[in-house]
Parts: sequence; C-alpha cells; structure tokens
Amino acid sequence: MLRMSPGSKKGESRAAASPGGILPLDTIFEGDCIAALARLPAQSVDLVFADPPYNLQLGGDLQRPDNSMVDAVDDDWDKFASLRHYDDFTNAWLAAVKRVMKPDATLWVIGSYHNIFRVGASLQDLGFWILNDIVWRKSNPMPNFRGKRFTNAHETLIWASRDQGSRYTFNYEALKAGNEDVQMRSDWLIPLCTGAERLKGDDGRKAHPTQKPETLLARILLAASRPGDVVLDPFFGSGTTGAVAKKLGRHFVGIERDPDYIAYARERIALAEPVDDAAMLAPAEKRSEPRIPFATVIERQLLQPGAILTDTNGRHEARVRVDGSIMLGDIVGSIHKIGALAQGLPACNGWTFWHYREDGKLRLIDEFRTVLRKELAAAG
Amino acid sequence: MLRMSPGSKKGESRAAASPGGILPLDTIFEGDCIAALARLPAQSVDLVFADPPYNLQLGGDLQRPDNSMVDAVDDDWDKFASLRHYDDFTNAWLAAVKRVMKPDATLWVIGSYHNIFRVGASLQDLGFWILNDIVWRKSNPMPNFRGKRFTNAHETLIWASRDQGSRYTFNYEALKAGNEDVQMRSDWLIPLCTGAERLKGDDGRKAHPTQKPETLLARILLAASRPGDVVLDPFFGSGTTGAVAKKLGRHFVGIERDPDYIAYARERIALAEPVDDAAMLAPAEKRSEPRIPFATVIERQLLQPGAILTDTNGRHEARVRVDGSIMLGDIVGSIHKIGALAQGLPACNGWTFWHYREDGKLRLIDEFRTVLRKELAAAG
DNA sequence: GGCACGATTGAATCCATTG
DNA sequence: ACAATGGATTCAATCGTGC
Repeated sequence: MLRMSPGSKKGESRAAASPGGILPLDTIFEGDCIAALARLPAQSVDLVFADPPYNLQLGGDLQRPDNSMVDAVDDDWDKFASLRHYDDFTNAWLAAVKRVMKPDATLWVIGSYHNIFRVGASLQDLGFWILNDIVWRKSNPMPNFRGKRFTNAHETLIWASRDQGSRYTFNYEALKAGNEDVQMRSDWLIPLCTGAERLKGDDGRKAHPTQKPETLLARILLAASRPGDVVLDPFFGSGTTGAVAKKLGRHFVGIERDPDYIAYARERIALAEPVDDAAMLAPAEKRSEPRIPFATVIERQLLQPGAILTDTNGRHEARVRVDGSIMLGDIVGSIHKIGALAQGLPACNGWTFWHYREDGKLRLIDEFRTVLRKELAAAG
Repeated sequence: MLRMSPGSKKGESRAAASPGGILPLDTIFEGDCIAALARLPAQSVDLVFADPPYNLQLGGDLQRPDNSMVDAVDDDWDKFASLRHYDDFTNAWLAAVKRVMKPDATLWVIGSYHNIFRVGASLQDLGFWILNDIVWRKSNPMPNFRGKRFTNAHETLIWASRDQGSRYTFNYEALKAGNEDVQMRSDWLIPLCTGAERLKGDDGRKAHPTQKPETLLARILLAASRPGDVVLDPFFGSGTTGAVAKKLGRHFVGIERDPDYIAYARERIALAEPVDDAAMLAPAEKRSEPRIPFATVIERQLLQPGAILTDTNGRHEARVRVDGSIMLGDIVGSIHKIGALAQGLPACNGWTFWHYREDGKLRLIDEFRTVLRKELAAAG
C-alpha cells in the first residue's frame, strides 16, 4: 500500500501534469522504492538524485527486488550471490527511475567503492549516458584507524543523462561565476555533514547513518536544474534533497520506506526557508544575442560592396559582395567559411577575424554586429 | 610468437623462481597481453599496475575556442565493438593477471568514467578485494572547451588484493612520514606528464598518447611494494612503470604489443638511475594558497542569498545570489567581474572590494575566505 | 641573462539552429 | 527525419622568441 505524505506541515500539495498522469509535488511516498516508482507517471521529473544503499558484504540488510532479505554472507559462493542480488536490485531501481525521467532529465547517483562500480556498469547497460563522474572530497574524513589503507577521503557521484545526445540542463555560466571565473571541476571539496546540520534523535544520537551535507545537494541542484524543476529522490532518507530543493525553489518528490526517517524529513523540510526573491534564484546565464547575418551589414550600407576585408596582419584580403558573401581570390563564401579557409583551420568566426580599414585604422567587423544588435534591442 | 627483450641495453637479465616456473626480470615481452600472461609462471609477481585502454568512444572532432584541433586518443587499440566486447576483454586480462599474482600481491588499475565501472565490477566478480579507490586529481587538466560539462579533472585508480583477507604490503608509516605526518588520503594531487618528462618522437610529437607521470607510479610503488619486489605491467606502453621500478629498486616485467612503444621504453629505462632518496620522486609541493570559490560562502551559509554587498563608501550596492554570483542593478556576474564593472576598471579582486554589514559595521568579505581556507587547508 | 609575451598542449564520450 | 552552417567555447604549465 502506498501512502502519500505532504512535504510540509501545512499539508499543501501541488501537482504537475505529465505524459503519464499527475505527479504530486513536494511529497514523500512511504514504501518500497521500486514499487513506488512504478506508480509515478512516466517522463515526469527533471532531475534525479539517488543515494542507494551499498551494504554489499556487510550482511543483514540487503534487499532483493522482491523485498526478501539476503542473508549475511562470508564465503565465496554467497559473496557472488550477494553481488548478483545487489546488481538485480540496482538494475531494477535504475530502470524504474529511467521511466520516470523526462527525456532531457539527468541522474545523479552517489556511492563508494563498495557499490559505485556496480551502479556505474548497470546504468551504462541501461543506456544512460555518463556526463561526468564527480569526486566529493571530504575536508574532514574519518581516519583509517588501523593504518592498513589510505584514508578513505572521498565518495564518487555519477552524473548521467537518460540517453546519449539528450539536451540536459547545465548552468555553466552560473557555476563559473561562483567559482572565481574558472569552470567548475570534477573534484569538489565539501565537509561532512556535522554539527547543527546533522539531525539528531531525542537520545542525541544521529538520526540517519549517512545524512549528506546540504552543500553537496545545493551544488548539484544549482548545476543541473532550474527553479521550478521537479527533483526526485528515490532513497529520501532524512530528506536532504527535499530541504535543499525547497530552499532553492525546486520541487521535490521523495520515496522512503522507513517512517521514522520520513518523520525527520518532514519536520526538517517544514523548517527550511525558501529563497523568496526570484532574482536571486534564476541561474546566471550569458543571454544569447540574436544572430545577425553579415548581409545586413551590406544592406544597411555600413560596408559597400567591393570593400576590402583583411585579417590583423593584412596577410589575407577578401572582397565584400552584394549578397553578403565575400571573395578570396576567386573563391566565394561566407565570412566564416572564407576565414577558415584563409587560416587553414576547420572553422572560424568571421566576425572576430575580418577587419576593415577606416581612416587608416583597422577595425573589426564585429563592431557592426554590436551596432546592429543595439538597434535591434532598442526596437524591442 | 613471444619475444623476450632485456629491459636495459646491457642486456642483463635476471630471473626469479616461483611455484609455476622461472620469471625473467626487468624484461619487456612483446605481444598480446593475454597470451603473454598465460606463459608467465603462476603466483610470481608482488604488484601489478595496469593502464588498460579506456574505450573512450569519442564522437567527431573537437576544436578549441581558437579553432585548433584537439589531438584525440583515436588509436586502434582503444577501439572496441561494444561494451560487451570491452567487458570480455577486461575479464580475460584480469583473470590472467590474477593467476600470475602471488597470494598477497595487490593490483592497481587506472581508468576514467568511460571504463572504470566496467573494470571495477569485473574485478569484484573475479574475487579481487577492493582496498581503496584512489583519485588522481590533475593540477592541470584539459578544460571543457564547449562549457557543456564539468572539467574532467581526475582519473580513478582501484587498488585491490588478490583475495579477501590477504596480507598485502602497505607502507603506512613511510607514506605518513612523507605526507607531513598525516595519513595519506585517497585523493592525490599530481600534475599531468608534460615537459621534459614527456617522451617525444623525432618529429617532436608525443611518443605515446597517454603517458602517465612518474610521480603517480612512484607513489604506488612506494605505498604497496618493497625493494626487490616484482612489479608487472601488462599494458607497458612507454614504460613509466619500468623506469620508476628501476629508480626505486624494484624489478619489473612488462608486456606491450607495439614495438615502437617498446623501443621508447627500453631506451628510457636504460637511462633511469636508481635513486638514493625516494623523496626525489615526490610531486613538487604547491605553496600557493588554495582558491576559494565565493559560492562556498553561500553554500556554507556564511552569507544568505539576497545579502547586500557594498564597497567601502557604500556607493555601489550588489546583491548575493544562490549560485555565488552577485547582481548589480540587473547585471549578474562574479564578485570580480561586477566589482570591475562598478569601478569602471578592467579587473578587480572582489574579495578585497566588497563588504557586508554586520552589527552595523562594514566587514570585508575576504574574512570569509580566511576562515574557509583554514578549514579546508588540511585537504589541500 | 632576465623578463614579458605568445604559442602550444593535455585519455574529451563537448552545439544549436535553420531549412 | 537529416544536412548544412553560423559562430560560441578554455585552464595550467611549459617552451620559444624577442627585447
């Protein structure tokens, strides 16, 4: 039986239409993840964050797709059986998630060396297309007490699109602006979830064993979703995904089978304060300028047919034709094509290559484009 | 047909007895890796380093922003018909390697997200026991030219013992002593192999497309082998493993298919001198302060979205956005770009320009950077 | 010689729009 | 559906050249 739980104490529950039906938003579903996913409408979510269990050989709590338990194991035969069961489980939830994803949605999965190779191989087998693997470097990892291995100071995330060639959301400019104006790398330094952020029970002990830091989820949501998007977390746990989604103006859908965790999550999400100023929320984007045909420069008589274009050094000379093409020797083509040809390069932006001479000075033809764009903007 | 080639020009060839026969040392075998492995004695090597093809599956050409071409890895040895074929290949060489390993030997494999999940799953299936996954963070990776993904700034290594419960070599104290007396972590910052270390052909072009830095191999050998141990590299390439083994007083056994690579490797190894001080092979330490993204200040909630930043005089007011960009009027950008814009300067250090108000006093946002640097310093 | 500046390069699954 | 084409997009480090 599937129960629906509003994400906030107010009990407000929004919903979004999708090809497969109606998806309740900002809601936590209580129950088995695969069964619950099967009841969600197809192609209804924009982003998935999954923090699946990875108790491979730890025994006791590994769940088969049919919800039966795998016994604790320590001999080889059982170890292989356990790996296979884990793979079955992984394949099942990944396939179920894939069905629920919009065509351009992306998936994030976090794991450690115990399980991430199983997960990665499974998702490749299912046709997901890996975009990056991301390393969460922990600034304050637990040391290796016995001195028998390297300090396990990181976890791995896989970022994948539903299919090869999909047009996924990636807020490149926003990430770059917040990162000292250099593009964001695949290794992220983020502290563990500790202190006040770490949820504690009445007994003062941690409420959830693997609560993820909000910083981590914030970066994921800011990188790969837009305000108003729907973020699905099929292993909702203590609700970090929901809390961050609410703060950042995204919708969430959570699935969790433990009612205690759901209680913690609900309380926590109710307390989360959304950023209310939309201007603070919309991702920084380089606004795409309208495309200006070079022919317009001629039509508007900013350049005359027959005018000479050269590169910076004057090594190449081309002549402007009435139709906006240019001629180098007896070869005719666009400013881009001829620019590429002149340099022997596979491509070229002609606007930023060709110059014209005015009052004895060389000026870039891109100045014309700037002028025309300003005019266009003024005209609305 | 299998040919045997001495590793040095002197042609000296040592050998070690093992349960399965005699293993020639400091030798490069020319031929297919799986066939060659089948002829080596069982249980004869102490350490394996493997740098298998990554199965990159590149699409078309990639151009840099200056329209020059990226020199892609398009070699035949990296072409596989399908994931299934790649898995078959992986299973075959891993099984062959396992047979040759002594019971307490360990295996290192390096890869990227294209192949590492296949490799990890395969070696788990074969009964290897993963000890760590290690992240090689590149200090100077190739950027993402189109701004479509995160900079792919790392590769992954898996360190595994032959069997669960084996008594492998791990030089814990030595690593700790060489790491400012803190445990060596699972994330290693090491530059790409460039400059004088990078082997070049007579034409001045790189001799091998994926030559690994000696620093990386040095750390592996120092961590997981002892002087006199035998290190096997089944994808020997340009011989980095052999050169480092010789420098560090380990023996090597290499397998390589391409006679050109073998020629480079042999010459290189002949020139390698055993070192007295292993620290010579440590990476040059970085002394510069780590770069702190302004987005971290928001992620860590040191400032809230919507907070007001001003200059000293309060002439300019900008507002902080969730993604770590700031907004002046309706213009969005980094603290640096907007700081420059506000002053009409070509550049500006936003950290030392913008202030926030706390308890009625103006404080420089650079104070946040100081705090974060202290907190994150330990992790580099 | 030393410094400034430009050219080059590294395992890469790297476009969007129009016709 | 595919094909053609306009034109947007990069970080750290090394090495060579010129003053």
